[in-house]
Amino acid sequence: MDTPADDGTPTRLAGLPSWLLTQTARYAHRLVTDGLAEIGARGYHYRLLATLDEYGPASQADLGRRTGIHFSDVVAATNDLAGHGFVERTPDPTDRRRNIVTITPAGRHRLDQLTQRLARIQEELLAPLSAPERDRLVGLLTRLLAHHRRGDTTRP
Amino acid sequence: MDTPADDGTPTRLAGLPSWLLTQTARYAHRLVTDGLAEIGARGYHYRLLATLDEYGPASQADLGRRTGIHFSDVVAATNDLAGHGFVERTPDPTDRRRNIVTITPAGRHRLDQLTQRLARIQEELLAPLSAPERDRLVGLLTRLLAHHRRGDTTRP
DNA sequence: CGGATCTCAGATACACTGACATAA
DNA sequence: CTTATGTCAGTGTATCTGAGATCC
Repeated sequence: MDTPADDGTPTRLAGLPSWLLTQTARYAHRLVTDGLAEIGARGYHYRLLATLDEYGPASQADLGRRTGIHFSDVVAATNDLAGHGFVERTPDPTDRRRNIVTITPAGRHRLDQLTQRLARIQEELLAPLSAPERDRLVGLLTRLLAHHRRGDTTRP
Repeated sequence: MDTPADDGTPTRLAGLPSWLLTQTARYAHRLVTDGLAEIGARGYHYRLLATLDEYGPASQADLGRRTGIHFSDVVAATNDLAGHGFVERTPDPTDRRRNIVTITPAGRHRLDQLTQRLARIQEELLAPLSAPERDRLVGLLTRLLAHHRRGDTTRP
């Protein structure tokens, strides 16, 4: 272990923004999934619960659009959350194709739990950066994301 | 499509660095895999060829360490590259466990092709950012990555 | 009819795990 | 005996594709 003096990353890779992004995202993803797995949760759960908390009950298609989660995966994640009593799925009386997904009190409690855990994870992720640097990073990523979100026809 | 006025991202997510990182990485990853797939290549191929070009012939274990690719996957990717004649695998006379992997002239040509394609992809990825902003982003990500690389015992 | 919604079954890329034989 | 290497088979996850059923 410890791979000492392993700065053997090829310079062609080290300066490549797409490489830097995917590699840092890999660590971010690992921190998040590990941290959430300890309490039996997934990233999908937080995304869905946070959306339901902020916007109120929604159809699964709406949830997919807001969270960026694919239709198919909203189905499975909602099954999971409903199985734990964190959300309820009821048919929409005005449109019988739709399910209206609603967050329950237990779901709100769960959301608080996830929010706290995620706050600690952000701290770990951004440890080497100062507060203004963190803001700058968030600002740059936000602009990148906004740019690519537009004209993304593949989002459900 | 066009998902008009779809700023329906929950604020809890929109400001979360781990979310911003993984989402932008998702677009970066898509641009890269799509761009490389058009010419029948993968991200692994570029990582391996670039490493071989910069550091010269290496064992598969070394390649795994430098590129961050898992041992098992180095095997498969090397098979792939060798099948196309981009690298050659020869036994190490001084250590008969090892294969020495060497890039071929065809491999160098392939690497140039991939480098060009990736340059165009970076342009697309970073389109909304000015040159100094790109530098700032690269700097911040580099520091994040260096921090998490240390003490990462899971790397092969 | 076109178009939206939900569901399931499967594919893909990437990362990882475990096991094994071989050889240092 | 312990460690490093290469190989293979298989797991897991986030994402996406395609199909079908239902309903507006």
